[in-house]
Amino acid sequence: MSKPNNRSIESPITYEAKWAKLWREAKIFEADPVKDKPKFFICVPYSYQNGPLHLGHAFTFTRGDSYARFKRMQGFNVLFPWSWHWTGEAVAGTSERLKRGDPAIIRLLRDIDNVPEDLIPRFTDPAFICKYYTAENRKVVDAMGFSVDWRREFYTTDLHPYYSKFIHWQYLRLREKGFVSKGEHPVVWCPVCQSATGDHDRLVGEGIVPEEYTLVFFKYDEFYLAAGTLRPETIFGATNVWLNPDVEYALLEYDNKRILVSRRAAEKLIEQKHNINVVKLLNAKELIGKKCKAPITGVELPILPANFVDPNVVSGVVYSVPAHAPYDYVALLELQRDLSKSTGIDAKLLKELKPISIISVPGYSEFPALDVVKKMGISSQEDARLEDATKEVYSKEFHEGVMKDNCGEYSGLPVRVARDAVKARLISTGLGDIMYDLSGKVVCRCGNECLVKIVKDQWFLTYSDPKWKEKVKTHIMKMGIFPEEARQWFLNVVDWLHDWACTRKTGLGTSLPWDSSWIVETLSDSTIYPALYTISKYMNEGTVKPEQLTLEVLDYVFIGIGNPRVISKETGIPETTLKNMRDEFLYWYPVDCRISAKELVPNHLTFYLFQHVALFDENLWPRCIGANGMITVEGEKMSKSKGNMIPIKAALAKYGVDATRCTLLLAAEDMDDPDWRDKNAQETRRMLDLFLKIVDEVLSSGLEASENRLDRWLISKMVKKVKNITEAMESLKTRTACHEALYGMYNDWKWYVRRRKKLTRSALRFLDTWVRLLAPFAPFTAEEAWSKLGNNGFVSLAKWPDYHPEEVDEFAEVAEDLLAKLLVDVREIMGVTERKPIKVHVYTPSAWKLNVLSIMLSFDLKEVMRDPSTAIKESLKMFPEKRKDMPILVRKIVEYISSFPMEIPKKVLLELALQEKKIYEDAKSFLESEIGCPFNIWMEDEQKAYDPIGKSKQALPLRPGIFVEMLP
RNA sequence: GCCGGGGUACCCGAGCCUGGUCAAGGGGGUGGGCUUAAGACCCACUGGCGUAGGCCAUCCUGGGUUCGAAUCCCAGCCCCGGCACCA
Repeated sequence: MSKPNNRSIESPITYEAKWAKLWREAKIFEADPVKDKPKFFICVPYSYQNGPLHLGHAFTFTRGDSYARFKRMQGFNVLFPWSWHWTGEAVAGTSERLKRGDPAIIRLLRDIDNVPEDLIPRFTDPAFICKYYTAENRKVVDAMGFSVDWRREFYTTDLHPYYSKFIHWQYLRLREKGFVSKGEHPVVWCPVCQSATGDHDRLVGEGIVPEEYTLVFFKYDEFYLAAGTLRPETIFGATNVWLNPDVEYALLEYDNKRILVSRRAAEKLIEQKHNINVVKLLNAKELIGKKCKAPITGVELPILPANFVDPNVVSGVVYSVPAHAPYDYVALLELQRDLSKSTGIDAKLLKELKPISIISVPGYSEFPALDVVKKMGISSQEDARLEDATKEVYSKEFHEGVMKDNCGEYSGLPVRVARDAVKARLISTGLGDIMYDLSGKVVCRCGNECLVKIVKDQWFLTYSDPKWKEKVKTHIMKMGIFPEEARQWFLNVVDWLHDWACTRKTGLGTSLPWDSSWIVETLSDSTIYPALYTISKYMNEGTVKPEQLTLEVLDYVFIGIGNPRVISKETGIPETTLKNMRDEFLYWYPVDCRISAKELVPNHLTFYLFQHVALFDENLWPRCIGANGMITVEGEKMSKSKGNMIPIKAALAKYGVDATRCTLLLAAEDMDDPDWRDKNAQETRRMLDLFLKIVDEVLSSGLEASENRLDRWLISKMVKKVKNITEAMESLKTRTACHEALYGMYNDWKWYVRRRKKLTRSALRFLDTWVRLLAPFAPFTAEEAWSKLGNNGFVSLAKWPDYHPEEVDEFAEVAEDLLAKLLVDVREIMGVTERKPIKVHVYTPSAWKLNVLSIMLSFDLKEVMRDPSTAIKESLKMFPEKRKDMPILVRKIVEYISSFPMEIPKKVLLELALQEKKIYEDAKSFLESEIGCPFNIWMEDEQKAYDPIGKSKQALPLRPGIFVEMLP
């Protein structure tokens, strides 16, 4: 794909820019309240301004815009606003990397994102980055033909004159209502950057989250060995404590006691606990061979050496449960095998160490660790397969294990229950604690290794609040959600959601109103901003100054509390303006539809619901959400690192806007992931060009005055398409809708012109409807066609076609089907015989067969299929002389007739059968030109019928007999 | 692990809820038409067999329900996505 010009948007389709300009000049997408006109407020999530918009954005946006255009044509006053998300830490990260001269980031900006070389130095300012991309992307959005009311545009963060006012109001009100609380939580943390390290900020360790371990304190002398474990219930099976003899340990002052952990663990704990001091460093060798006392059981255990103990994992101290932990079992075996290694250890004691079985698991012996180690043939603690062995035992024991009789008050409990109970007891008696650690190595983008930090004084949105959840769930059950599968997903997310840390220390954003050392986190500042669109034009136009947007003003506009006269006096905003703002908010709200990628279901979209439910009256809660898939390119996930990221601009430059829009829409609907393929885009381009060519051809060809069944066929097919497309759009099935509007209509058109060389006015009517049906998907091409067809104004504002059921003509439709079927049959005969036809004879059935059809249509065809005897008897009453042929005939007819679509009325089928001969006769010249030889149409029992091999007898109603005369 | 979505022909994909209209539609390929030629466009074919419109096979695998199953039920195999402080 060619590199796009960075300065302007260029499309190979010249009329696109023309129409974009005309729309802009006519301001047709600027939406203001119109009394008594139904409104439709649709929006898409604003995009983060850290790069050029790409096809992934374009997919969601195009769905949104097509729906907006559809609703506008249906007569709604449609508001489709736009804005930009600047909140977040990523842009700041880019700036930092640039400041450090990171060559990768320079390459990315210059080569992937096409930032002009001279501007790159200015990217050290995060605000500049956002400003730059906003300007670039606005051009792209405009070029895409999105029908946006730009008067309402804004961006986020306190760099913006009024957005932060809105966020302050929102958070003060949320806090008053008790939806914000203070607490602490563990995060993956980079000690160098002094900030949380999210998945996107990591070089290594994507997906790794803080894991909660239990520290178990073993008393030794005046301090405790703090062993870390995921399985505190195994304390009953402890035989010894492991230390790594080659590792440095640290003695810590900790909660009025002293504990021993690895030196590395001490560094970690400092980020997690208050008042920790390192008293001194210790060599593990000093402790090897000594004894310590286990908590709860009070048993004396030896301290033994083990090199599998990793000082980087949890506390660097491990207690040994050889019966149930493969690592421990193998380490013990090794020690016992090679006593020389264990200098300073009482050999007798070592030999006497035996696994203690404390958990029974179905399918295993009393020592599951031993079973698994034997099965896998592991003999060294360096063996990597110990990981798998551990996983197996862990999982089996957790799900199916039961504590044995030797576990005190926990005996008989399932492992999963005992685990929490033992943990709680350890902590409450001061003989244990919680420590967080990472299950794998995480390296920050800055190159430093991360650890777990407990962030204190963190602010949370209390999404775990059961009452709040309940209200949200009730609303989810009532609102529109497309596709339907997404509804259950939303319900699950609400169930699963817990409190959300809504503040950050770094990056761009809006300060927390009551504590400016925090900023509101990026997902948390973007939940109810659609409300801001309803009044942002007042500020953008200067009617209301940003500083006039006080809490009282916002309370009045959004909640309806306060006296506008008083507020007007206090703020200087004219009272009528205040009232207009309030009215405008109430006019547009609630949001009728929000369209987004499905990745936002478990976060943004759910938060969006929570916050609306918390802040607004029920009648202002969102009415509908549409979730869609995420794009792939030629079957591969799109990403900058893969180098297959396609900016919208590049696609437009190659295929033009409408082809890009339609290719996206045609790629998928519902939550399926669309796949962008160059081949498809080229094909769509061809189709759109062909459409305009068809318009030109129709306009330049003379029209015939007299219309016939074929014209009724065309209109019938057309109105059915109108119905299908309208219904598809109403449930956001944009793929079906676009496909039918483009290819479905085209296929009907092809048959029509194939059948009729001279066009009639119906062709014009068909085109008129076709253009309207295409307008939401390919608006530029539609405008171009619309003006070619001699219309004034814009098809964008034209009326969406109505469904006229009275114009459905089943007779005409099936009549054409009969002709098509006849052609298929004749061709099949030709194909089999592989000879050239010289004449085709078609035989329609004789009258008595039609009578039988008529009798059968008085029965339920399904019944006749199952048991034809009644229908046969009934038919024999009328034609007793056909006793021999009747059973077969009835079966054949019912089989064939029931292959017609169910919705065709029986009356129509009968009428068709009666007129069958005429249908073929009328189409004789068409049939002859298709097959390339003369046709004769006979009736079965016609005297003069030419029927050398008796094919006329095969004639059934709606299925003629055929004899193809061929060259020998 | 938990939750969600899937497996359809050479490729992409519809159909499944509500069983019979059915294996849509598009791409690619093959043949033909149009054309000085190319492209565009139009037509046919594109699982197998067949010298008469037919027969057989097929919708991840294996069972079942039914007159009838891509569709409903059961079991299994495989793939993809989300899982939180990240936009």
